[in-house]
Amino acid sequence: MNIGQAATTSGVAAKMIRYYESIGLIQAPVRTEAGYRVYSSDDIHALRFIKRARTLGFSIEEARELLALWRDKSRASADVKAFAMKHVRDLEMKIAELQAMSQTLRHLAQTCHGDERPDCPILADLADPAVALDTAVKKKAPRKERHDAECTCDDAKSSASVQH
Amino acid sequence: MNIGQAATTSGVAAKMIRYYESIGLIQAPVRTEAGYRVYSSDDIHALRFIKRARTLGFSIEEARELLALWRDKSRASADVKAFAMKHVRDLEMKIAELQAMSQTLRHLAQTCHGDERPDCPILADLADPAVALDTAVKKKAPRKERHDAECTCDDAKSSASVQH
DNA sequence: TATGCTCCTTCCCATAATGGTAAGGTCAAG
DNA sequence: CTTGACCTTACCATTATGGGAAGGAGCATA
Repeated sequence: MNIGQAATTSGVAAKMIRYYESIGLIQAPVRTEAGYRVYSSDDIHALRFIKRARTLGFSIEEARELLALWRDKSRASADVKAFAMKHVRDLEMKIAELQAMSQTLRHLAQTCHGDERPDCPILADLADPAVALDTAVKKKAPRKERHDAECTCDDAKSSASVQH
Repeated sequence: MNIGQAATTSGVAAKMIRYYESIGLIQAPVRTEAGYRVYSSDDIHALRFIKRARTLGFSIEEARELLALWRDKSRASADVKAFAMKHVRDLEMKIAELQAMSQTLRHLAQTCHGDERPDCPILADLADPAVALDTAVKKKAPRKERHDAECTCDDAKSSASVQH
């Protein structure tokens, strides 16, 4: 099976298959006399495994560890589970960060007229979060029931650290 | 104000300040005779603006557009709001992707013994999602009430596209 | 004044994972 | 034998940030 076929049947781009080989994630396959890579069904299986791991948000290095666990027939399922749950916690931390951003922005957008006037609490927040928040709180003061949202907004500001 | 001071008071690393200058995100500041960059309080303000935008998950190019809107005193707040809401939708799409991953993995981990035995549905799913899901469904068949979770799991498989 | 410490400068390299492109070789069918 | 689809390697780009080297500048103290 040529690399193009392997790519189609595994769902991993040919470019990526070569890359995975170059970093030692998969073994170099046998070659034809002309130098064409030839993949076995075991190779395809490994590629599908990697593809699925990537789809579940594992990094390539994590996929490497999962492959090692997969091949180690004597691994304890506890090790795999711990590895997976560590990843779940990573995912949930990222989710929480994104939710904080989203909520802060939604809140700011709510207080924005969204008409032809230039005055905009979103830009005001970017220019000076403390002042903008004060303004928003004052505007919303008559209605107390959304106070929770404002607290969420505060939390979002003290968290941060994104897109590293 | 030297770049070190500017970094400290704006929260943007000196390295990043130089980088932002190099890509034209901020204007090149005046220099001392010795070539040291000297920043004004307006510069610091812009840096804080960028920092805040980044904290809210905007890319550098998006921060550039926000800066332009900020400086355009005649912009309509509707434009800013639309821009912010577009970003909120982006964030929420990413959140949904991560949640699908997290839920699928949590579900798989739930069906994993997590003891010293090697048998592990998590690795089974990675090796062959269809078979692993069948196995999990069979194991859970006696208890019907968690069927929703399995559907979510299915969705996770058809979504994908992560870490670009 | 000489030494030393901290800060500044530019330049280059590295990261993670993928896409693109170019120049050239191969295979199979017409 | 030509053509088109496929393969090969090699290099460059992306996003945002960090690290480090080599050398100059500023300031304080012995």
